[in-house]
Amino acid sequence: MSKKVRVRFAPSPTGGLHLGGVRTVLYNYLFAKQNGGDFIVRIEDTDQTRFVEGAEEYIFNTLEWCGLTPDESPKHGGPHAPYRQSERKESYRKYAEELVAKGLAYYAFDTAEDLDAKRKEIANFQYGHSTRISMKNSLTLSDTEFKNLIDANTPYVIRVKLEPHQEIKFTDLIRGEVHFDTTQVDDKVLLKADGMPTYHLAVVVDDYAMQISHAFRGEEWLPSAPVHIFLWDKLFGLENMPQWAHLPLILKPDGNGKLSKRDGDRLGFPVFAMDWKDPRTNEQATGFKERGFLPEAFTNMLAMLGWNSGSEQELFSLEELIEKFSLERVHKGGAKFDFEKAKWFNHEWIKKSTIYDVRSTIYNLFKEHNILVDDESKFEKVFELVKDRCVLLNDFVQQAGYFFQTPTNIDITALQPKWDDKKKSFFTALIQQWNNDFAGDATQLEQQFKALSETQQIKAGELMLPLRVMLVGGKFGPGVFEIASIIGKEETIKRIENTIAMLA
RNA sequence: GGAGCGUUGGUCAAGGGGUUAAGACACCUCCCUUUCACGGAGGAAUCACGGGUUCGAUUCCCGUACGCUCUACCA
Repeated sequence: MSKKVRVRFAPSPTGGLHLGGVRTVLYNYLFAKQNGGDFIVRIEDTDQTRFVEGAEEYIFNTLEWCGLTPDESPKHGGPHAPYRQSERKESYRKYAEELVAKGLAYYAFDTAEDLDAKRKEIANFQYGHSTRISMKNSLTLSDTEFKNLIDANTPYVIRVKLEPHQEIKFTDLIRGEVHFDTTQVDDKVLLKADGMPTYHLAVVVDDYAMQISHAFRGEEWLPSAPVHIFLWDKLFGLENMPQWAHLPLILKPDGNGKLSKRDGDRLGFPVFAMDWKDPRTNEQATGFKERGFLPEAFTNMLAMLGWNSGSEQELFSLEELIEKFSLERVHKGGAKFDFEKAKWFNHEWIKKSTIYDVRSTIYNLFKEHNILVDDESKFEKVFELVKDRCVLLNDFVQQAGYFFQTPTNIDITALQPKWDDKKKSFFTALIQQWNNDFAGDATQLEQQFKALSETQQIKAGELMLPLRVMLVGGKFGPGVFEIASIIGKEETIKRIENTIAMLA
């Protein structure tokens, strides 16, 4: 009888959520939904010195933007509340004490200075089976010494005590069987001097309390896994332990190593899902959202960074991902992040999108740039006309803005060199022609234009680019006559007149 | 230093004892387009190295090298 699938994402609220974090959420979410399970978000705020104001709210905003709604969390509630470890502080101590009572953990009174000194004295110092006998702890102190320290309220921590030369192994859902020799594992601190648990104690206690069935986390946790396995074995039984899956890391695009916020700054791409301003340093980091990414594209791109369906399909909606995702197809090795490919995903999703998907986002964007959408049906037409040219949502400002606003920045240098009286007289005649009879339809406008160029004896080809620059301000955009047709007679003539004046 | 994990084109990757070793991004060339895109056609890999096993290894085994992660009273 297998238990209900319950997974958790357990971030610590120390800053913006970056690519690796969101991908971990995604994989958790996909796995839970695929198996009709629950997706829990638990806040691991056991380190009070690293707590950052606003970080937790930011995490939930990010999840909402991505469409990855938790079933249980401090925000959404649930049967295992509270979901913040700081609020569960009382629940951890007894397990640490239980281990001490069983001789599997001990009190240690060494100060930070003591430890620093040791580390300086002994190269590669580890608090473990070979060194703990020379430290200040309940293993080495006499009963009365110990009692005196406790009575004097001396700060202490509780550390696990692992016997050397034991094998600890477990089956990782991605990597298969992984082995460790306890001789190499140090006596990790379980309970800190302030009474808070460390991550190592808190994960197992909470995963047990919340009946987590599968635990996904970054590969950086693999080396401490034996401690967690040990704790599970002694505290709750291996049969109750969640199945582990250690996810590959997301690496820097250049060189090697884990992707960091610094790389984004350096290489000019976002690393966080959304804008994040660190309240302590006032440092600002831009996010994928603000950079113009669609959440569908963002999650699609992230899913493919470490997983592949085995088919040639690359574009997946969240629903398709839920259906197709499988841990067996998650890679073991890390992947370098490629912003160009990320943009490609976004471009594809914009091409797939309809006006209804993105209208409000683009409206807001336009508002920031003082672009006023006067006509809804015109906006729809424009959207269909230019969306193939937009890689990021923000590109709509340039690609669609001139339909609603007379361009102020005319790239005059693009036509100046070849501008002459012949062209000037053509456009003057064109103004007259269109003033009298402006055929509203694009192909008819083109016919009028070409007919005029023939009577004026100028090649139409030499006039297309000037017209384009006059209407849109630069060398881009869809067909010129489409544009003229949409912006209409008055505006078309006005823009031609304006530019002629500028060229005079 | 130690432990753990990893290694298929520049990047993401499929594949898996016998194949012309998929596909995508990027890049280059060409076509389409009197703009920019879209779209279409083409171009690149002795599968890290060395030993085995085998009729045959990119694929299995063992080493080596390289890379990454961890080695905190941080997660």
